[in-house]
Amino acid sequence: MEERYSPGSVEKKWQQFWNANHSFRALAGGAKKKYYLLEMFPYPSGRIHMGHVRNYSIGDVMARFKRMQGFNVIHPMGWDAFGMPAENAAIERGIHPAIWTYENIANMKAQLMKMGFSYDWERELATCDPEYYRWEQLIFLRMLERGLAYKKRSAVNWCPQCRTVLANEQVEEGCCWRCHSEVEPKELEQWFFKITDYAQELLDETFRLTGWPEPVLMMQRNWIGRSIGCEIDFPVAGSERRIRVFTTRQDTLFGATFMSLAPEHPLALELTTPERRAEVEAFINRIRKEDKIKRTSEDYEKEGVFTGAFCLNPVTGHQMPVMLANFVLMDYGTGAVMAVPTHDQRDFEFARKYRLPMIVVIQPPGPKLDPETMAAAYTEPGAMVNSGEFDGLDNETAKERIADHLERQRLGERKINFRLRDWGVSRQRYWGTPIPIIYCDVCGMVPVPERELPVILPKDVEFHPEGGSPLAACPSFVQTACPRCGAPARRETDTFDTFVESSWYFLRYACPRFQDGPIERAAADYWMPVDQYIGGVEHAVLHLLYSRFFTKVLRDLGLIRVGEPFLNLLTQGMVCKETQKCPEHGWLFPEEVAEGKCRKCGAEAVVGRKEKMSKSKKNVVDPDVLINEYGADTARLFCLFAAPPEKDLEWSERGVEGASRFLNRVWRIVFENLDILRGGGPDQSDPDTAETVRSLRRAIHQTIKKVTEDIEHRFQFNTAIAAVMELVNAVSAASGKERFPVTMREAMESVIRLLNPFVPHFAEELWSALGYQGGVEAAGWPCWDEAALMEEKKLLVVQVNGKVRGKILVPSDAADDLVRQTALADPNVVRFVEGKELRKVVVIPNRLVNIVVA
RNA sequence: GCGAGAGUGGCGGAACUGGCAGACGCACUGGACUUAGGAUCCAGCGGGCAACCGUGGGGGUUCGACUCCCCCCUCUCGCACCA
Repeated sequence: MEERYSPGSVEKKWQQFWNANHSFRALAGGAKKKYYLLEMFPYPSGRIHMGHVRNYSIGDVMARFKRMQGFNVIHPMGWDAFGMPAENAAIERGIHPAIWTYENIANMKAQLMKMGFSYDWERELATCDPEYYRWEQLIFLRMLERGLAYKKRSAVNWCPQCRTVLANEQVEEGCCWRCHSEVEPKELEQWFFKITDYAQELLDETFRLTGWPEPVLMMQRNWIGRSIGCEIDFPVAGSERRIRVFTTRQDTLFGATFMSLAPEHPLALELTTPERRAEVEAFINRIRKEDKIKRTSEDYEKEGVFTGAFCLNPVTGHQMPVMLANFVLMDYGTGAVMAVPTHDQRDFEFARKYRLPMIVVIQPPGPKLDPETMAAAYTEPGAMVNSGEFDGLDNETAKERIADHLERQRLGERKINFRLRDWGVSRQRYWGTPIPIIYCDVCGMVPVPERELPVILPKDVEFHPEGGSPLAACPSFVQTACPRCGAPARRETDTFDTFVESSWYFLRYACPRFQDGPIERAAADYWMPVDQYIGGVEHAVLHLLYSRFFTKVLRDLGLIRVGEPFLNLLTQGMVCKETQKCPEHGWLFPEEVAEGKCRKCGAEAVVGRKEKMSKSKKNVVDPDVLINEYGADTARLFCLFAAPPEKDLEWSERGVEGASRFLNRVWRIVFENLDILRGGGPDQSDPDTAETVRSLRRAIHQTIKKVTEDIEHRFQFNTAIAAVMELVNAVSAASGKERFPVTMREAMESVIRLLNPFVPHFAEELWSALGYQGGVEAAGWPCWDEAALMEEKKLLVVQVNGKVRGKILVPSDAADDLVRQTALADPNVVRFVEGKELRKVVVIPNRLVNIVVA
C-alpha cells in the first residue's frame, strides 16, 4: 500500500502539473458554451485570510465543476491594489506604497497558488498598474464629455483619520466604513459621478436580477429610495418668492398649517424678519455645529424657530408660519417640508411643542378625529374632509386628483424623488488613480488630452503623518503646461475613490493586455456578463451598486453590449470564531488563556460570542498554518462542508480534523483495494453479489444525481459532500469487495470525480493511482444512470393516525390496493388498528400509508 | 420605527413540491486491535423506565406540518426624522 496521504507533496505535484499544462487558460471562442466565474478580487494587504480561503474555495468548486461539465470557463484573479493601507505603510514604515503593494501581491499570489485555485493567471491584473488605470482615466474623460462626471462645491463627508472625503455609501452610522472614526461635514469642491441619472434604471433592473439574493436587491432598492409625490410651490406672503416643497402626501395639502425649512435652506435668512434675526441666526449656527451622528440619532430632540415670515397654502390661502426645523434635511427633496401635523408624526410633535395650528383632513372610519385630543398623527388611509371639492374621496384617490389639480393650476407637478445622491469620487490621497484634469488660470478647467494619458502617479513624493496630499506637495507633478494655451498650469491632485477601479475590473479581465482602449469589444461581448459572481455581502450597496452603474455608463458610451454585469450573485457568510476577553487586558489570543484564565493577570477570561475573525479581536486563524498542517485540500473541504456558503462559517479545529480524516479514509480505501481497482476481472454473478452490486450501483448513481443537483441548483456544497461521504461509507461497509471489481471501480471513480471540485489535488492523485493520465477534469463530470436508480421493491412507512407503526416492503409502483392490503396485514400495524373503526386509508405511492382509525 | 433573514440534539448542520425529524460531520460512551493511542475498525448516541413527548411560544388548516395560515417572543443584518 502507498505510504500515508501526505498533502504537501501531492499538492505541489499537481500545482506544477496544472501550471505546465496551462490547465486553466481561457480562450474566447470555440464550440463550448462560455461560463464567466468571478470572485471579488482582494485588496493586497499582505496575507490572505480565512475569508479569502472561503470565498475562493466556493468559487473554485464552481469553476472546476463547470469545466468538467464542458463549459469554456474563464476564472480570473487580480488585485484591487490602490488604497489607504499602502499609504499608511509609507507613512509609518517609510516603504513606498508601490513597493509595499507589489511585495504583498507576490506573497498573496504564492498563497493563492498553494491553495490550488484554478485561475487563469495569464489574465492577472493590478489596478495600480498604469496600464490599468490609464483606461480608467480615459473612461473618466468620456464621462466628462457626457456630463456624467462633474465638479461641484458641496458639503461632503470628511474622515479626519483617513484625511479624505467619503461617498455617502461609505459612511456607516456616521462613521468611516474603513477606520470607523466619526465623519465630519466639510465644504469642498469635489468630483462626482452622476449615478442619479441611472437611479431609475438601477432600480428597475433589481426586479429582473433573478439570480441575485433578495436581501441584496432589497438593500439596493432601499438605498436608491424612490418615492412618488409632488413638488408644490408655496407663495411667501408679501413677497414674490416661493417656497418649493416635495411631498408624497399631497392628499394632505389642505391640512398644511405651517412650513418647515432646513436650517441650511437658502431662503432661511432671507425670509427672516429683522426682529427675529438674532434668534434665527443663533439657531442656525447651533444646528450647523452639531455633527451628523447627533442630528441623525434616535432621540434627537425636535427643535425649531419661527422666522417671522408667512407663506400661503396654495389651495386654501391660509397663512402658514415659516419655521426652521432641525430635522429637515437640506439634501433630500427641496430642503423644505409642508407640515401637516395631523397626519405626520414629526410635524405633530413639532406642532404640539410650538403650539402651531392643526386641521384634520383625513377621517378614519369610526369616531371622528379631533385635533385637540389627538395623541398622535393619523397616517392610515381614510376619507377626505376639510378639503373643498375633494371631500368624501378616499385619500388614495385624492392623491391623484390633487396632483391633477396642482398640475392644471400650475401650482406644482408630479415628481419622483430619489434618496440616492451622486457618487463623490475625489480622494485627497496619493495611492490612487490621478484624475486627469489641469487647471489653467486662463482657460479654467482643462481635461488632459487623450494622447497624454496616462497621467502617471509620480514616485518621488514625500509622506507626512500630519497629512496633506503628497501629490499636492509634489511640484514636479503639480506644475505643468495648459494643454490648450501652453501657459503654466496646475494638475488636479485628488485621486479617484478606489471603488472606481473595482467598478470595471471584471470587464478588463476579458482583455487584460488590450492596447487600444479600455475594453476590447469582441472579447467583452463574448465573455460578459459574469455568469456567477461570489463575494461578501458587505458590498451590497457599495461595489455592487457602483459596478452596475459603471456597466450602464460603459454601455451608453458604446464600449460594451451588456447593461448588467453580474447575472448571478452569491454572497457568502463571514468566517467566525470564538473570542476571549480579559477584564484587565482586553481581547486575548487563545494562547494567552490557560485553563480559562488570563495568563497575564490570572483573571477569569470571558468567553465571548462567535465573531467575525479579525486581528483586533485576536480570533484569526492563519490559512498558512492550516495549509502547512493539513494541506490545502483539507482547508478547502472544511470551509465547504461546515456550513452552506451563504451562512456564517464557524471555525472549528475539530471540524478541520474531521475533513482531514475523511480524506485519509478515502485514500486508504483506494490504496487498500488498488489491486481490485486496477486489475480485477468482471463482477461475479452469484445472487448475494448481484444484490450487493445492485444496491451499490443505486447508491453510486443516487449520489451522482444529488451532488450534481446540489452544486448546480443550490450551492449546497455541504450536503453534496455529505452525500459523497455516505457513498464512501456504503463502499466501505460492502463486504467481499474482490467479488465485484467493476462496481468497486465505478464507485471509487465516481467518488474521485465528484470530489474533484472540492479537493482537486487529492482527486488528481487518486485518479492517477487508478492508472489514468491527463487529469480528472478531462474525464468530465459523471452522469447518473436512471436505470440504476430503479428499485424493484420499496420500503414504505405505515402510519396509524399519523404515527409510524410499521414498515412494509412492496414492489415499486404497486397498485394502491395491494399496498393497502399489505399495510393492514402488517402485524405491528394490526396491534394499533385492532378493534377500532377504520375511517380512512391514505396511500401515497412510493412514499407511505396512513391508516386513520377512530 | 421600517425592511429583510433566521430560530431544529451537547455542537456545526440535513430534511427539495406538506409524507419516517435529526442525513453527514464533530463531541461523547462502550468494545476490538495495540507497548501505547490523540491512529484505525466495530457498536451506540434527542428526552423519558414506559405509554409517550419533542423543530422559539400559542392558535389554526390537513389523514399528515420543521415545511402552509394567523398572533406573539428572541436573535442577526440593512436603512433610519427621506417629508
